[in-house]
Amino acid sequence: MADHGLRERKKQATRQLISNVASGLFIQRGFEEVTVAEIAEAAGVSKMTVFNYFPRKEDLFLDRHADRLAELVSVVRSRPAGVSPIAALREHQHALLASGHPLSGAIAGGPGFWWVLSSSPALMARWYEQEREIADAFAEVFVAETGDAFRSRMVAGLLTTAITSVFSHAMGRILAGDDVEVVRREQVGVIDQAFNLVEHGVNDFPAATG
Amino acid sequence: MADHGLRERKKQATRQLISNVASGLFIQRGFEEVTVAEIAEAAGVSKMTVFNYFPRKEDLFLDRHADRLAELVSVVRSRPAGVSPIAALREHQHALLASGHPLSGAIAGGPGFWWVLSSSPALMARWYEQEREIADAFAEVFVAETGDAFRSRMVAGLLTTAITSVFSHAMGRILAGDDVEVVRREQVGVIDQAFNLVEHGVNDFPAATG
DNA sequence: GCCAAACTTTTACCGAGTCAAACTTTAGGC
DNA sequence: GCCTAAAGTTTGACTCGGTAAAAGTTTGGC
Repeated sequence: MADHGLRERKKQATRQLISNVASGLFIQRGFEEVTVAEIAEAAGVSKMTVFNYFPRKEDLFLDRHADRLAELVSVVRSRPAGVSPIAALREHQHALLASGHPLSGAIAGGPGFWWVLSSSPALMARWYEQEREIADAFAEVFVAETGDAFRSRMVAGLLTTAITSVFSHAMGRILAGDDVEVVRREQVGVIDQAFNLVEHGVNDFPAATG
Repeated sequence: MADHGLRERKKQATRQLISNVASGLFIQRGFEEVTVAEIAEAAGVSKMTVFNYFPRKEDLFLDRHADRLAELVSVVRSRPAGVSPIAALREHQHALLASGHPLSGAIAGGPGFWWVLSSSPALMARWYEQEREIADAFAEVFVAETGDAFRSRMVAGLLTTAITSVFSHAMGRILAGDDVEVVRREQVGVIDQAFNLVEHGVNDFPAATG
């Protein structure tokens, strides 16, 4: 029952192979146009095995979610004393952007990814569900800290809104054809704008139409 | 091509019949345990007809969404001059609660509804998708007013977070068995707490763990 | 080398959703 | 009141995602 036996390595290799083959096909032809049976065949494996590793078809494409979730929760839960969740997440977003991480939203190499994502309703639905999971995870951390269930849920929701709005703003611009470097530079201000709204409120929003 | 011919009335009657039959079955036995074929048979109609009126199975249960969306958008778009979107929506939520509207979250007659909703992942996913549609609709209104795409999206997201958090808080309590009248009374404060957070920010959130 | 556990494959199945063609009902001109 | 055309419904066959169970194959421990 060793964690690094031949068995375990083979499993991870198979999992990675399936994921790679699937992503390749999705980016070539789109999510809905590729069937699971086809992926299985292309990966030299049976359909059941695919579902063994990835419970839903959408997870074949959005398989980094678990890592992202864990990282975000860790940023909030393990923040230094005296640092608010807002400040911790704000810094984290800046760091992601600076390091060119795909999840910063503004990074090359991924226009294909966003095309696939945005052109499949099923994939978008799962994406939103994952955002909800992030909000729930934040809420859990805050409840443990404060004991206030409703306020925790609200704050978790507001923070998640900031993170996802920042992300999808960049994604939208890149899909619209904006230059990746320009988007990337301007994301710094976008991140601050988002977290400022959460931190200080929407006081100055125009009161009426016109 | 009259809007009120026999044809149109029959269509609406059929639609309502299917929806009623479906909701009844769902509440009796749960969403996943009822098949579309079964609903069709119970309504004396073919499976294709069901999908004619309701493109997805989930829409059979969540068929009030279009109305809810239109109402919320109208509240924001047609608010009186000098009233902020936050104030308009805050008042609207109070009004829904006072009038005993199901969408206020705290109303009797609907524990069955929430049980069905919360016990089906597919239904919850669609529910979240509808919340996203609300946020998108708000954003569209704000973009038309202000021209600032990112800020509009952010504010729309924050407001939607308030609305949905208020709702799901009530739903959670009622599902947990709390007395409906108690929940209802306390919702007034919950609504204000939610919109206060959006309006004035999360300044005073505890900075660190402990 | 052998046994047992873990992993994979096979086969069969179910339910959601689509498509096209046949069929029935209604609207509206004559 | 008919007759036709369009709108709505049904039928039947099909695709695809996903599950279940059982048989087959590989791996680890002894």
